Amino acid sequence: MVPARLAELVDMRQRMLAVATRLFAAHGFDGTTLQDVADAVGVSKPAVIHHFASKEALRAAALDALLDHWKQTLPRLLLAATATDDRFDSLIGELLRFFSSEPDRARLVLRELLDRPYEMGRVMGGAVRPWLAAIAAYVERGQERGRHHADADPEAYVLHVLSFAIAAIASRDVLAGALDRGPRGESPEARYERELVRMTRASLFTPAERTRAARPARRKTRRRR
Amino acid sequence: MVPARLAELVDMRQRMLAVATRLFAAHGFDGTTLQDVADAVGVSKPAVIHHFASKEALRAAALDALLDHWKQTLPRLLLAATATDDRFDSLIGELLRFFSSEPDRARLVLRELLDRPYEMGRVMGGAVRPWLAAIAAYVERGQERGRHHADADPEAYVLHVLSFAIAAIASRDVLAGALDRGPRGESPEARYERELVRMTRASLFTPAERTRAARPARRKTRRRR
DNA sequence: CCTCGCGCTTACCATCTGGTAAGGAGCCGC
DNA sequence: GCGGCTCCTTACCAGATGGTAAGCGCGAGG
Repeated sequence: MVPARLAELVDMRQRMLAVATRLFAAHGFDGTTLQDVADAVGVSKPAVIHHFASKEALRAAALDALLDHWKQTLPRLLLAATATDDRFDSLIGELLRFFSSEPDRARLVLRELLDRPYEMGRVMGGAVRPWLAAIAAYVERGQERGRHHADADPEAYVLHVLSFAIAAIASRDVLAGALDRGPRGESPEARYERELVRMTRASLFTPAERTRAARPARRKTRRRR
Repeated sequence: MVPARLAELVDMRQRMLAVATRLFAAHGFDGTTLQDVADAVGVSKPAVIHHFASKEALRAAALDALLDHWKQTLPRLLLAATATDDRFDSLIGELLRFFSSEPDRARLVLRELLDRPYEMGRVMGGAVRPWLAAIAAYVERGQERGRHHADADPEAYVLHVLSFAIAAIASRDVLAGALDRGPRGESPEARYERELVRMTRASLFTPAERTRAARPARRKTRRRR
């Protein structure tokens, strides 16, 4: 095979990671062969092994890259959303936009959750737990001020919101297929996501707070690339 | 291998289905070999092929059995929960108990959702849609009477509740690992499920209705086997 | 100009996979 | 008693899979 000179300039290792992430997300680790990855990248099978010692190493690398990306992005997102009281209610929207922009990553994480519960359990207990606690503390402050429902379990709440975002995005295309188009021509996916946001907000904010938060609407809807 | 006379009396086909469901749920379809199934049942590999023409047929049969079971059980459960206004708020609890009693089935459905989105999309559009509409109509009635939040999207709400129950149970063991034991020695799993129930209720019922529904608590907590 | 090493190739291999062929043990109706 | 049927076995197979061996092209450094 004659190497395409142009494509060779971009980092081959990262191209392989991106392709592997997409294929693992779509067909699962066991449902994806090294040949599939090699073909999709446009190289031979041993070329993949050359960069990642084994298929298992490729999986680990793809998962690491994914978690690294999240660890870099999510905290910034969450801290920004909890920095001022006013912006906290947009947390779900931000989270959903984040995962929505890369559904493959949501699907891959969900698959890892199913395929390797023990290892992912350690990840949960280690990496995400501190962030869970930090946001939960914010929710608790809101409870003390009467802004959040007093009977909520802050940590469990945040955990569910996170899992909702992942699971909802991972299965959005399938589940939204059971919905009709909305009254104003709204797409099923839009209805699906809007109701998810409403549910997470309504289950946290007390009524008075909810109407207050809903009023100053017009916030910038930055499109994430 | 000498056949165990006792075990042979129970229906071999159903034993295979049960084992396949468990293994597919745990390791996925591609992560499970016919040999795995045969070993777990205690027969030879061609014995599995004898009952199910192919591995694919085994998957289809396992999924069919699962969906049949749900189609027989869930409607009864849901109709009972929506028959009288008072009992509707226990719907989530019932749903959760239902899936909780067979987490393997929840996991298998989640995997199918990821592995074969197109086929599952047809299932959603076909089999579950009527039930979705029926329960959504109930939610709408509640909206007209001011019992349910007026800004809720009934169909999307019910869809999310269903997906919450499936996703939450499928990943419960992993996610609950990020939680501590509750104040009164409550297990992380219990906290996890209780908060899920609270969230789904709080996001549907209006405040006045919520307190009213919470009061006559003491309902029978039948244990499902 | 040479050679050294990186990134990739082709050729190959042991193992495993889903599936087939053929036959044997027990049981049923006759 | 016996053919035939059901359920299951052992023996086997072609293809795919993850991974290895060896070598080739080519750019960098001496």
